[in-house]
Amino acid sequence: MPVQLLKIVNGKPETPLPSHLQKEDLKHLQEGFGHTNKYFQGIVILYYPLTKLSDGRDFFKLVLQDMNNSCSRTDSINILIYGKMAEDCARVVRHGDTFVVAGFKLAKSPTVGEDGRHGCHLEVSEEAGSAIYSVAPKYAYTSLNHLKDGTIVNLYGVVKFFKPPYVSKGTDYCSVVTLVDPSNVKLTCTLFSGNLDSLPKIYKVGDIVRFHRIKIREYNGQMQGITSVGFASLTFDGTVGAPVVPRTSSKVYTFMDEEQKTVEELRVWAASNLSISGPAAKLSGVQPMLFFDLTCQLVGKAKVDGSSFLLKVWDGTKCPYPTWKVPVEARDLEGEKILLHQLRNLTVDVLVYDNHVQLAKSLKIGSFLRIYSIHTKQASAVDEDVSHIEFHLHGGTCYGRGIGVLPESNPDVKELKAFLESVELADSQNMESMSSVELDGTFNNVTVLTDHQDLNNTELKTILNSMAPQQYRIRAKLRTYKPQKLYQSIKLHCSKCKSLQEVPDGDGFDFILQGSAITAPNAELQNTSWYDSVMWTTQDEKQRKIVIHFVKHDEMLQQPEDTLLMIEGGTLKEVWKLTKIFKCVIPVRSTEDDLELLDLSAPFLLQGNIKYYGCKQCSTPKPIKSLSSIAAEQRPSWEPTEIAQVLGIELLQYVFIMKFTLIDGTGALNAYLFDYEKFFQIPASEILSNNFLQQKMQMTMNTLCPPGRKLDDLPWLECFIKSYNVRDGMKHQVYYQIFDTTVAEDVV
DNA sequence: GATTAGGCTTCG
Repeated sequence: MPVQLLKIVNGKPETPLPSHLQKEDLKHLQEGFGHTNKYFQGIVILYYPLTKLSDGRDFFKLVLQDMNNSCSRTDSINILIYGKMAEDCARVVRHGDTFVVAGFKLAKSPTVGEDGRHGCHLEVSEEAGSAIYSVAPKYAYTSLNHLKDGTIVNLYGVVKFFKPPYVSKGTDYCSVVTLVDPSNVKLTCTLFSGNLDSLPKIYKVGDIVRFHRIKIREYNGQMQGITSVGFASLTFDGTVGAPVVPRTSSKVYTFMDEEQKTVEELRVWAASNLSISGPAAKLSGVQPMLFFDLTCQLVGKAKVDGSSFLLKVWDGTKCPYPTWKVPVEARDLEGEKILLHQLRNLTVDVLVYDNHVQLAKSLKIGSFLRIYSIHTKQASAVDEDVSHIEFHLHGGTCYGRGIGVLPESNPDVKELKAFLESVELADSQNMESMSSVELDGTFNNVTVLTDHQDLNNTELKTILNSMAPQQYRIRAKLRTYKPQKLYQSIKLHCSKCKSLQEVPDGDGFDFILQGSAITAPNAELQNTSWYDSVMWTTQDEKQRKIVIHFVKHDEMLQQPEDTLLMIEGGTLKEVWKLTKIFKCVIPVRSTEDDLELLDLSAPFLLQGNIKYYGCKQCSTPKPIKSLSSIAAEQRPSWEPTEIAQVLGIELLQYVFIMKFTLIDGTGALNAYLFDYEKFFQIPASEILSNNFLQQKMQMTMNTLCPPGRKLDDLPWLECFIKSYNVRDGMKHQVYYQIFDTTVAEDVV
């Protein structure tokens, strides 16, 4: 009989022990007494590794302590377990468990002189008709709003976010899991384990987990969960009505009606309180420039180079765009050659990078995967007329980017398997032509709406042969555009000196912040008539001093969402976090007389996701106290333009700069797009920090210039262009610019 | 029981 699990409710086992058994105290365990119908119950205080005896039988020794009077060593007794029972016991035993031992043989302990324990030991084995019960402890679960720093707790939660286990920079796998529960409090847990199996098997947002023995710590002002010794987890599908079957690596766990009820309640709560995304994207539904989770089967894999690795996968559907094929040496490609060939029109190449390579290498051909936050990117090779779609799993683990292996028992895998089996391989050969027919039917009559409907269309040939400047309405096709990487189209423009510059990256800002943190805050510049200041020192070895100055209005602090604050000594992350809470953040440093702005390579102001920059050439920064004039206004709106003005900053504007190559059969010309917001109806300032808007912009471009389309099949579009002269010394050239044009709503 | 990471997309 294997080790059985008993649950004690109100001091009595829920499933009773056999009725003939009676509890025996330690002091009554003596040679010469009959113990046939007696059991002994104690707490596991020590156990030894499972060993084999000379006769080949397994042997396991553990020490139980009498719970009633547990202070001296003589209150503990050695339990010797033989045969299969030894193995069973070794597998489930944990320090602190309560064990019940029945049907034992009592014998004189030969080690009493060394260990000072009870004079006898108990011998048990299956053959002797013994039984061992592990008494399930009564677990208490803490709701997420009652977590306290430094405690070790048990809890339930619904997965709101997760990173599938990945190889950490240390020795373990790491998985980050954010939970919520009906208290509406979030808890982000960082889970480590050297054993992939002992991390929770979470497959999607909405899954429900039960964590045992998770340590709670405070980190950055928030509670954080972290694995502690004995951490164990159960994971459940979060779908209401689905069978309540725990996914776990634990050999033994408590799971009874009470727990089942908790899971079902959490499912119901999550169904109406948590947004769980709809059905997962299929290859047939991909759009360029999207991040999505792909559930698929691995058909082939190959090494590419040190930092990237190729996975060939399919999900039975056909991607509507031409997809890229990553060139690899045939001998490096692992997988069934025949299948790879048969599925060549249905598989897509996914290139995984950096930290994902190690995991990707270990994947087994044929296994079912969920690739999280895979990126579809539109690109065109130099020698290609039409662009194609690339699938990337970029480095890093942001947004849960990673690879998870799904078991065959997973409902999504079952569904996928059934679908894959139904795909007639022969059909896929015909599908190529089919999808292009479908495409042609769907969007061929794209137009771009223009403001001046009174103008007639002019042929491009006529425009090219005319003097500048003039304005035209044209009907043309977008042959190609630059930059193809749309994020590169965003620049900063100074309306005063007309200069254009690249948007600085975060690293530069970080560097400037680090540099400014060296300047010690000047105590005299704290707590003035128009702002309140708070200063503290970080706990780490750097002992960094951070000061936040909250600007007041009418001598009162405002609501966070209306508040402008200035920060000294903050890191990039801290600044970023503050922008989530407060309306405006201005990084500053102390001088002798006033606070001052940092180098203008850094944003002088952050509002929400937007970083505002000043022109280095045209700005003459004024002392920070100039801001007090805005603070004194009736209702300070904290407009970036106004803040820039009082601080003597020439505000740089975010613009889209693109080059459109237009054709209409009579000629071709390049027209520039210089636009703040009108063309795409997306503010250029927001595009870099808003992935949704980036996708929207990419989709607009895909409609205007569909990837993978031949010249004849490109849609017509109408827009306004104006010609203008540019003279550079002796050189004279005519340029064209798109103006007063907005992409029609129904196009986007 | 030290470390890992400590969610908030790459840009190949």
